[in-house]
Amino acid sequence: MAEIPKSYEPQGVEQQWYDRWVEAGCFRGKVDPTRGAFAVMIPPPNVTGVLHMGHLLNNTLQDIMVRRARQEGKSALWLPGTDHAGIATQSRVEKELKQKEGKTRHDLGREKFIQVAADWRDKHGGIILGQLRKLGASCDWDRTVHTLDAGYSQAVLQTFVTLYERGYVYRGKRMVNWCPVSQTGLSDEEVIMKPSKGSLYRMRYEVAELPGTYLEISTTRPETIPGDAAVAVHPEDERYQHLIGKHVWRPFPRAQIPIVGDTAVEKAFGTGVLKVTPAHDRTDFDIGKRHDLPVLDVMNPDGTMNAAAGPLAGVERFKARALAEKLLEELGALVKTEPYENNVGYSERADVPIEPRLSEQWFIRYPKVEEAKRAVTAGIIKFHPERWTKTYLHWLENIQDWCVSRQLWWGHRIPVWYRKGADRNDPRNLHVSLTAPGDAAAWEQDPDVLDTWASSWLWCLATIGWRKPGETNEELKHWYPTGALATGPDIIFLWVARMIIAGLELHGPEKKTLTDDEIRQRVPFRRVYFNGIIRDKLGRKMSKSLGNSPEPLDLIAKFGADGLRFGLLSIAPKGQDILFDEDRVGQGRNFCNKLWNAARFRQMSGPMADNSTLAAVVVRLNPAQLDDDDYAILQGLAELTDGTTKHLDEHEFTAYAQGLYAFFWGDFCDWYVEASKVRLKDPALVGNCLAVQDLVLRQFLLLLHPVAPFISEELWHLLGYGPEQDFIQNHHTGSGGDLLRVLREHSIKLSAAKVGDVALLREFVASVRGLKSQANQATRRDAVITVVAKDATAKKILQANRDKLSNMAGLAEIAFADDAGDRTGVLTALGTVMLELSGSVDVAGEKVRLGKELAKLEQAVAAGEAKLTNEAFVSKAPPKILDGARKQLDEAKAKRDEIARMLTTLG
RNA sequence: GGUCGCGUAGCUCAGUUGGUUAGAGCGCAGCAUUCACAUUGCUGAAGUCACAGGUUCAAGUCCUGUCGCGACCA
Repeated sequence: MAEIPKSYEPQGVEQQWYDRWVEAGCFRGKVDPTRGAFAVMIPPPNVTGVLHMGHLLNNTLQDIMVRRARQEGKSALWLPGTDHAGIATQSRVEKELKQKEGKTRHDLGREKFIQVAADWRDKHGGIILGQLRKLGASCDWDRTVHTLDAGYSQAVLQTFVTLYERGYVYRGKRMVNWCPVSQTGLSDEEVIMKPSKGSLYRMRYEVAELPGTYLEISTTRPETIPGDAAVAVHPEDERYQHLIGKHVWRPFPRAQIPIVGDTAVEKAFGTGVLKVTPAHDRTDFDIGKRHDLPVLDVMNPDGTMNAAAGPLAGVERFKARALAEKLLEELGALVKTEPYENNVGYSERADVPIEPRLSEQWFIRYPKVEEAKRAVTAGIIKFHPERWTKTYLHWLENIQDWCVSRQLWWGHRIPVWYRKGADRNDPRNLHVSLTAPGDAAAWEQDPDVLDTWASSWLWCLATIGWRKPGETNEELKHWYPTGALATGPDIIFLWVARMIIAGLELHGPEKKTLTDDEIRQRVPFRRVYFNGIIRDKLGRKMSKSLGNSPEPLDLIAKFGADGLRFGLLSIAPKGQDILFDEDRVGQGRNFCNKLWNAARFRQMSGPMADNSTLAAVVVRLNPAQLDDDDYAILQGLAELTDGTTKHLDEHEFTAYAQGLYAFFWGDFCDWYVEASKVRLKDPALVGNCLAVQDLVLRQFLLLLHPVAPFISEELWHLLGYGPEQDFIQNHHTGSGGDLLRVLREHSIKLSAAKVGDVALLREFVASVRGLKSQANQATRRDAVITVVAKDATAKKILQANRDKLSNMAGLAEIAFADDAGDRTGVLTALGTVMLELSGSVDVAGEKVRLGKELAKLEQAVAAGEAKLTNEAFVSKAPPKILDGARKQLDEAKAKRDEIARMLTTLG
């Protein structure tokens, strides 16, 4: 057996075990129908991405779930992978191309550019997967999937074709969110609304039919004036009703445009008159359709104004706004400009305001929306925390068709060909298929690619071999639906909801509607855990530009992977955002070190004995030698075992970590191990005592393993719980009941009473220590106390544990007396304790302390008396509470009297 | 504007069907280093549970309202 070093050094341990696990195939998911299946699909990180703080937490949670499943004997799979991140990757590659060669993608041409991008991905992509290994992620790396892999791509394109055939995919000229930087359309979900400070311009347009009469109009976007096709008022607005049907003069380019009446106009907003720009605003587009207005596009795809913009032509959109203001002023059409704050949509990737823009795009009308709601409302899929179901349902209730075309080259090219020179609105001129039409020369393929989410929404299906509806394979049968999904609530619409819809529509044969049973078979996962967003100490989101994010790999180096994992868990309140504080994460590292040293102490306390199985350890226990502490710690161990199961089952990860921490540090190290030091010096008792320690450590390592895989594996072997070629993941934790049963079979019966006695002893020791500390005797080992025991039982407990108490409190002697006389001391549940002083008492200080305590007790007595003289309470409260209250009052009275006596003694 | 969440010790948070004197970690103060661990141990101080009403024998916990903060949706 190797000797354990003084402090835990994670680096070597982690690397060594990770390599051995991989080598032994510990993470390999094996289809085994005889065992329960549990699969987790990693939320695929962006292939260009690197590990950030959010990944640490999210992947730690997944690892915990998967490692726990392995320990439970399940056939577990954690499948890793990346997505191709269309916009992010393409813009990155384009940028590099520009910098290095001064070229654009158009200089290279589509094919060459895609090759360059793929090379770039192969060289620089997927760094994050390597980084996850450092965290201890137990992914089945052999199964790593990328959304542009051949098989996966086939599934993506097949889905498009299938949904087209089923009538859910259509092409249309619609208003989309246009990003002028990326020069592509975006889905609504990729647009972030931000409050922005701008101006509200109030203008006046002259009514053509009534010279000298003006209409005042408010707008935030005067640069779109050239695109105005009308002005609109509410048809019931008495101020303007009479003008409907007349015209106003548009200032530039000067032209007459009609005044229309439309209920979409908000009477209360601004002047109640709206300028209608059908080509550049969604509402306006709809108004335009209703009134048959022309669509005047005045902007180029790159955000500059086009020739139709008249005097603004060629000017960038925001400069055009300023220019428009100036023109209005010159024309005398500007009434006033006032500061105004409104919500403006920004492109998620490029972080510039998006431009509503009319263009030809492919859309998906979501199938199985009702079933998607049902899946969650009926509890077939459970959200943790549950409150996110509301957000999810709200989105589904207001669901909008999904624009899936992206004007990019990097991604899955839309599998649609158009007959050259033919009318594209006629379906006969479309070829929607995985393969090009036979007479290829007569056709041209749609140049666009699909939204990246239109590939990752198949993640739970296509990663394990799904290729088309109705077809299945062994792995799908075994692992689908997956056990759980862990992700952030920020992608509940982008990803979670869409995955659910994809599963419902695509896993299995075509069906118009689904029963609950069918829903159960088709959903991609059974549980979704939404982890909080990690923010900095001040509550700000972590971002590159703020530079407020620590480097995850540095943190792993500093605290060890286990320490970091444990620390993260203990600060991550469920579903709430997390304020990251390095000092607090340090707790995790400290905890690992504590565990390490407890194991080291065990090793130093006596020779190791047979630890090879639970039964072997239990056999070493001597029931006749077990004392109250042994009973209490074993009872606590059984409770911890059940608590751990409960917390993990309910995704209460913080409670899980805190439970481990409190038991191991508080109950085991601070009390049990300390208290057992007396017995460890007794050759007759040491064997039994070490067997208890071995039992506790063994079970504890099993419980800890999911969150701290490295140190638990290392100690498992160092303490001889398993042979070298075996791994801790192969061992069941069992339940608390299992543990108690094994002990019972060895004639050991635990009881709650013994645990209660230990609690009294602990309080007693703490009180004596406090007494000594107050008298500046904290470090003395030869203190003498006199105890006036509360009753015979209390005296018996104290006498039975004399040696232990002396050792724990640093006492040379415990004397008993029947009466405190005129001396002062401290009250405990077992009696009054007095310290024999060599020095003098700080009378003033004591008076203050006792005075405070007396006040508190008097309050408690008053409250208790009030309660018990209250007829309603006495007649209505349950007996248990009533008894408790009486007992409490008696105790408070006794304490009060004792404290009062001591105070009198002090004079 | 709508929805959801949060407000408990200096800080970050627990507090699970309402029930005995509200807890933890960090921080702070004091003491301790031939003792497995200073990544440690012991002790201590510190709370009108945001505010106001209500229900109840009993409210940090349930209800209503107010204020403050945050997120999402419009």
